[in-house]
Amino acid sequence: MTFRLLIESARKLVESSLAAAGYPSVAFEVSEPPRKEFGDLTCNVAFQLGKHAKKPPAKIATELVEVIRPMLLADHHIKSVEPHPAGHINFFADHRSLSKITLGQVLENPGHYGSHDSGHGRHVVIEHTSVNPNKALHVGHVRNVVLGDTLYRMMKATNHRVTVLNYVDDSGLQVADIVVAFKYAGFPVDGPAGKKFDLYVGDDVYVKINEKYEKDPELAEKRKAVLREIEEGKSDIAHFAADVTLRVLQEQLRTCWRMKARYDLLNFESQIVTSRLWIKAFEILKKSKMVRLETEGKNIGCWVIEAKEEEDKILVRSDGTATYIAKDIPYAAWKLGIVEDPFSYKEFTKQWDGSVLYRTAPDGDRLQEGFNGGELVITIIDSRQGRLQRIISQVLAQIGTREGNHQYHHLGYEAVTISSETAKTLGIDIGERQFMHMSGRKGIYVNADYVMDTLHAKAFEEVRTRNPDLQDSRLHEIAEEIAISALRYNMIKQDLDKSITFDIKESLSLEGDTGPYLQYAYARSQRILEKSGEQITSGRFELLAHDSEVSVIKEISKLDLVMEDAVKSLSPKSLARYAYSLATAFNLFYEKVPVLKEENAEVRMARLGLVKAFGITLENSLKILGLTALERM
RNA sequence: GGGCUCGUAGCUCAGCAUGGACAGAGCGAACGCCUCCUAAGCGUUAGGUCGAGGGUUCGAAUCCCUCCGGGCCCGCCA
Repeated sequence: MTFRLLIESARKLVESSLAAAGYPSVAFEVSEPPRKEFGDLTCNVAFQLGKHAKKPPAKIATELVEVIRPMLLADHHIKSVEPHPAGHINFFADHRSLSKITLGQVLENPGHYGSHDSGHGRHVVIEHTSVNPNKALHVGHVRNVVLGDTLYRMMKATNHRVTVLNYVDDSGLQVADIVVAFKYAGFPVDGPAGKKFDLYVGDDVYVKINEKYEKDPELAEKRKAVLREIEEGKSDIAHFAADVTLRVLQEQLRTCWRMKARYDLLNFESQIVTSRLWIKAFEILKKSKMVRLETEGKNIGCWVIEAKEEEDKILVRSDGTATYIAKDIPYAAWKLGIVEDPFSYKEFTKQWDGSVLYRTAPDGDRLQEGFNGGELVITIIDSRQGRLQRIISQVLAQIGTREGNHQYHHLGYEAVTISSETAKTLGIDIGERQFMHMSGRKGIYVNADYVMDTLHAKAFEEVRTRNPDLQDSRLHEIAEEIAISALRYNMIKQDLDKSITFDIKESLSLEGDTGPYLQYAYARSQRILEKSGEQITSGRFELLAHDSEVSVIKEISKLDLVMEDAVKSLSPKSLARYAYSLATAFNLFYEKVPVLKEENAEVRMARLGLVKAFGITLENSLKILGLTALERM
């Protein structure tokens, strides 16, 4: 919290110095300098003024500093200010006051530190996961789940009302595929004992039936009839399809829950179809003149929509059926609350965090306050869908304008591919290429549970050697938390527009810039507190003046700024990087400065306060990232 | 062909929105540090024409243009 105050102080000082020195008011920036000799903050105002004033920046900086110096007497946060020969104005914070205020704030309200009210209760709808219910999750899906869930946690922590949706395409061709396999190709409905059902369906049914299609075109033909029955929803085939879909979905959810994700609503495509949502949306589109019936050209007889700088997109085929995008537009409109909510809902299950997961259902209840109507709607799908999503955004921006400030946002991210080494372990040689794309249909992918299991096994061995006194059951609990944190952090730490080349061996690293590194720093801090036997609520924090103490405190004081920025730019990565630098600062302090061995009682207590405040700050950050802060590991 | 996107150390990546001071991490390599709060840690060394070229600017990894290289998307499929 206090870093923000520091920046504001510097801004004000510069602002008033401009007027006092007779300079015009210009835009300038106060930021952190690249090295600590340059102080805690730096300002570029002299460069900005230099452009117009025809004076060297260094001279302006010196002038302004002369004006600012006397003002410092009245400022609690900044101790001194220096002009740099290059032209920067550098501010040095009063570290004693920074320590005192920052640690005081954290310890006063531990659970709340880092929460921030930038949301003002605004309703945000987030859709993520949305894996077709005919296979198990692979590491590509994991990126989606972790990204979505972290975003949910960030929004939640900044006072947004968040609804998390998971779209279930229960009436698509992929579902028809597995029904054909079970009903017409003799695949047993129950897989081998002990194998997760989603994994069985994905590997042993979906992949194999697709291989069979190549040799048996008649079998492939059966899909169309099955698909029609599924869409109509009445026949035995349709019921069978619904049962199988549900079984797969249950298993997929178990994987997601294992990663600490949670949802509010499962939105079934079949319900969108039967709700006739499309008809309503189509009326709106027709009224707004955004669609037209083609009377000539290659799209004759189709309803098309004009997209900016794109070819026209077909919404309704010449045979009267709706296309894929024609399902997505009304669904997006529903999310924004532009169309009336046609769904009925019922409880699906209780989740690991105690919350209820609902589903759309034909025999459910109508709701007063729905899951839809977000002022901000975020749809998380990989960037291959970017083109289509852009059209959807454009359409909704046009029909949505009269509805206020509701905004549809596609959050895209690059795909996860597998490294050549990892491909080899799957029995695939990709030759010269460095990576390859995954394919559920071909069975080329790395399974999410497999990664977690492998991580778990490795972590288990590590924890056991370090904690021989703990029971196996406890060791497994810890190992699982480490595995999840390694995976989640790995998926979130890099930029969304960078593809991840997944390598199983590399992903097993528990050292360096990883989730376990963060947990380790936390565990270290907790052991100090535990061994001290003290309950720390206050202290003479102004005694903390060691470099490594100050840098931990500075990191602590930045959490709210980081959160605000991360939420504004929908960038979970920023928070991950922050947690890492916070942990690094603490590890440095841990090496350099003794706490329990310190003989001066007041200094010892102050340091314990620092350790505690660090623990709180890191724990709160980890919680938002979906990583568990471990007392021991 | 058109559109989107990436290119920074051997490898994986921060930094780029809002240009500013000798370009930062992790892994890997070599060498150190546990009679001291968990060595999943910390340190030292080696490693960079920030893809190339041009432009704008007092100043460019960052902005603009061109080019090169990788990836993705462009169906009356979903």
